[in-house]
Amino acid sequence: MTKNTQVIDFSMRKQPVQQRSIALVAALLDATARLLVTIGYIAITTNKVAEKAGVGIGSLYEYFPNKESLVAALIERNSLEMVKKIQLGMERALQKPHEEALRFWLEKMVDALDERRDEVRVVIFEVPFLRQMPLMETMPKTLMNVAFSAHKRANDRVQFTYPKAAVYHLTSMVSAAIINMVVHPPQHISREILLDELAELILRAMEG
Amino acid sequence: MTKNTQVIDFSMRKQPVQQRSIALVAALLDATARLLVTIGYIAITTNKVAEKAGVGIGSLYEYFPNKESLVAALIERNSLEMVKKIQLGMERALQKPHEEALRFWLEKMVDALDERRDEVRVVIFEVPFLRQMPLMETMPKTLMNVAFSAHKRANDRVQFTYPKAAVYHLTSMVSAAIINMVVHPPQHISREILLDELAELILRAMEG
DNA sequence: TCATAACCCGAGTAATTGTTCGGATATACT
DNA sequence: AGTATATCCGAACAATTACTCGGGTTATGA
Repeated sequence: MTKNTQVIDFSMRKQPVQQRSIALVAALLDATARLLVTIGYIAITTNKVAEKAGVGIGSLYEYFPNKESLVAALIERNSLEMVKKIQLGMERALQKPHEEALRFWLEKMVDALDERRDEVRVVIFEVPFLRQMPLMETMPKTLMNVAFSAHKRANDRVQFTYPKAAVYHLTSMVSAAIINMVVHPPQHISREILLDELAELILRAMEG
Repeated sequence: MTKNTQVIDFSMRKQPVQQRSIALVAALLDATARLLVTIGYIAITTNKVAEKAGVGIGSLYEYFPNKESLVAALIERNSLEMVKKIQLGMERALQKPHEEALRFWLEKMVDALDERRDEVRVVIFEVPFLRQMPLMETMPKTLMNVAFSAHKRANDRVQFTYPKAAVYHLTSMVSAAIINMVVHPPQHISREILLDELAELILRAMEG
């Protein structure tokens, strides 16, 4: 019996401490990002990344044990950036009156993803080990919590028959709608209309 | 400049005509399915598939030019099966009174996916060329049409501010919710409750 | 029945790719 | 200045994998 789920080593071999090595690692991640969007995940090799980054292949292996850890480090770096922006957007949204808050937050999320449109698309659709990254556990939970707090805030207006199930579904549906807007935008509908309609749909679903 | 998107040859080399060759191809696809769920897409090799299927590697290459075409053929075969079931469920749902129809159809879709739970999960999350398959163009359009007809049917009740945008979002959200239920089921919520709540959410979104 | 076509096969080849290792260079520290 | 530590490097090795090719077997149908 072959191993059911191969465990992948995502951790870096060592952390860069001097400026030059920090720059080198950053160059590697940047090269990885550029290659991801130009040739796709499958075609990426450690040698190509090193070449594109202008560093020796040996240097790459000083810090990363394999191709997966390289891509994983990139995903982690950029995802954290996006999560921060989304959380910031959430805080600003909560300042606003209830009618505008959701629409505002949706827009901020779309913006955050749109900045790295191509990268997001490749990562979501082509990286085979995405599910196995710790990030994929924590990020939905963060979203869940956000949804929960929004739900509590609107508690007087919102009444679900099964609140836990409602939050579960809303989380996945909102994430999907936003990601879909970014990676598969429709031809003849403007961004504003899409955001307006999405906010309306969600508000209706929540407030009946 | 390297090729931006490598074109993959999904087509079979030739069609099997005799019974034995038909069985051989079926055996290859079955082996592919079993390997997909046990060792994952990355670890699959043509040699392993041939071995698992109990056929010579040469025979595999009589019909499939590469690993991708093998997986693609499997996806096509099983997706078409599922689409048929979903369409049948749709027809049966349309016989029912409006209040039950949606919930019924959702259940049939979940059933169809649940039969191949593990396979669906691996295909969606690990197959890097899924986006490039023609199927991924046609299937959402089929769903879109279904959503459109349902929308028309309920036209007197349903009024969206931007109907096209609404259909666009609802399509992606419903697909995502269903797939999520199958591949990431929550721990402490029953299937029935999940289906009830999902139907309610969608009905609310549609009927305000 | 015999000729033709369809089918099956797996050892071997070619190419790709991951990864190491020893040695050279740069920085930090005392 | 001198020592230790961090960094950088790429030719070369190891392993994997896709894929071919020539030859044998089975079905078809005239």
